[in-house]
Amino acid sequence: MKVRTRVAPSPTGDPHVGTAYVALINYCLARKHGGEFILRIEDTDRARSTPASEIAILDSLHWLGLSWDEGPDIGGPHGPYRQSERSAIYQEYMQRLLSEGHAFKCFCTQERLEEMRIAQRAAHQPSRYDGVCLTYSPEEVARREAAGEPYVVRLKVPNEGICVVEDSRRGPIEFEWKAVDMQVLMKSDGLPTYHLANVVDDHLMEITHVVRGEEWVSSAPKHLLLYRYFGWEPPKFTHLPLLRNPDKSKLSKRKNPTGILFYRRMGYLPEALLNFLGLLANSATEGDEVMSLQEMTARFDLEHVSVGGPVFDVSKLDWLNGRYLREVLDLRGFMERAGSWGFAPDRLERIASLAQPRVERLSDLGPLVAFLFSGRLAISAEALRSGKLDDAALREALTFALREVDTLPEFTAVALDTMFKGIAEETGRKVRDLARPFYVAITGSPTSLPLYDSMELLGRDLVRERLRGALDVLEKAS
RNA sequence: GGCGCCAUCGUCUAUCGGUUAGGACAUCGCCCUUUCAAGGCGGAAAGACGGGUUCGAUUCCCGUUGGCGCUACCA
Repeated sequence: MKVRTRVAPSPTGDPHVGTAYVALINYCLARKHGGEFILRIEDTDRARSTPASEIAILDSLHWLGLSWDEGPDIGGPHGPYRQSERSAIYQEYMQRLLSEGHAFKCFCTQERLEEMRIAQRAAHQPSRYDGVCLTYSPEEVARREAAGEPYVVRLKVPNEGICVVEDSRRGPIEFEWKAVDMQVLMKSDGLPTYHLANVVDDHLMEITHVVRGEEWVSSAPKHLLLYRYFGWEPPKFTHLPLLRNPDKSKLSKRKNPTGILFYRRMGYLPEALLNFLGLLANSATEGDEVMSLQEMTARFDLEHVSVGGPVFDVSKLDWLNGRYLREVLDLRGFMERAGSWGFAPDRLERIASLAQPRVERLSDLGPLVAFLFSGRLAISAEALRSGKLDDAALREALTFALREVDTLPEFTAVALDTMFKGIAEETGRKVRDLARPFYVAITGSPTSLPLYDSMELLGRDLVRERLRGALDVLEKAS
């Protein structure tokens, strides 16, 4: 049987390095065995999914050099590859579960469910749907439905016995059925949850190996149950460890840059980042650690993928990236990379237009624009404090902006202008007073190129990092 | 609270019962060198703890501890 793997990101934010990690491993597994690798968009969460995020994810994976055989952008024989376009399919399978008695409609309110969970926790019980709606007669269900009561569809889960999940790296994992929740399969908006959509799609798309993050281990029994109810052969499961912060907690945006875009803007080469991620999965036990995607694929071995959560060690990434920059690339290649990273003609033009009015000598250019070609900035608390804001106000403003920066739909000078006016209004300060420390945080100097344009030029990820850096400086100085 | 996963140098890891526990990053020292890097050489650095099983456990089993995940009409 042909090996078919997939990566199924949810388009709900910036493309995450964890997604790249999972994608890489799925890619290698498929390619290694001459199989196919599929990209599927899991956008069943109507409230959080955005087209912009989907585009960013596809772009990021492409940038890394990964390609897929089927996906929303290129189509394929098992499409559509966007779950929001497959509602009719899920509806059909949902009906089947319902008519065969493997699922049931649940009319319980959020409030009641909340109370139930609190009670269960207090009683040292596992959190699980208590089955109230399971006791309703067909007439009762019909009556409630006719009355327009909103409902969800839940999976019927046995009360006895154990479920054994076979994980290729962890062996059999046992769960007691009575501790497995009767998961919602279809939300009241008629869209499926991940659990239903993922099982139906993996089957229909003929996925043979499901390699996904460790956070799915505990819902694997539900998935297995669905395969059983449908009478389908389940795929082989492998759960990958979650990438960690240096303090071993799950890699998070609060503590670390987690976005692929950040590493790109920071000047890491895609092949270095990919190489680094690959080393986390299969370490090079012999020979050089610098490896192309082809080499990584050739030596890939699912049986030897590590299951201990690895710390995302930036200093090793730095070393690897350095080797690519100075050893793998020749001078011409180096120039090309540098050019496309920060010296593209349109970017240069934009920068020049901002700098031209502010110079008396061409030699003023260096110090004036250096911050646009830098990563993190070495700034002092004194410089940040040079304006009218005291420490508390500074912190408040920076924190405020940090949050706002992530919610801006478009990261442009115009949007940033509006954002700063908003912050000024909410904090009762003049934009002028407010902006001064931001010049220091973003450009490294209280006098520089226009702030909003500079921020746009730097991009969301670097801006986030510099704001965070400024906050750190204040923290350490207080 | 419940359930589950994980556990070798600071970090990523090798070891699939018998090794002086190996490599890489970082770190320290030396060399090279007009500076700084890079590079070369060398050093320091690990089996969480307690029980078993075994002639012998880092390796297999159990417990403890610790870390992590899940515990949503999010994925």
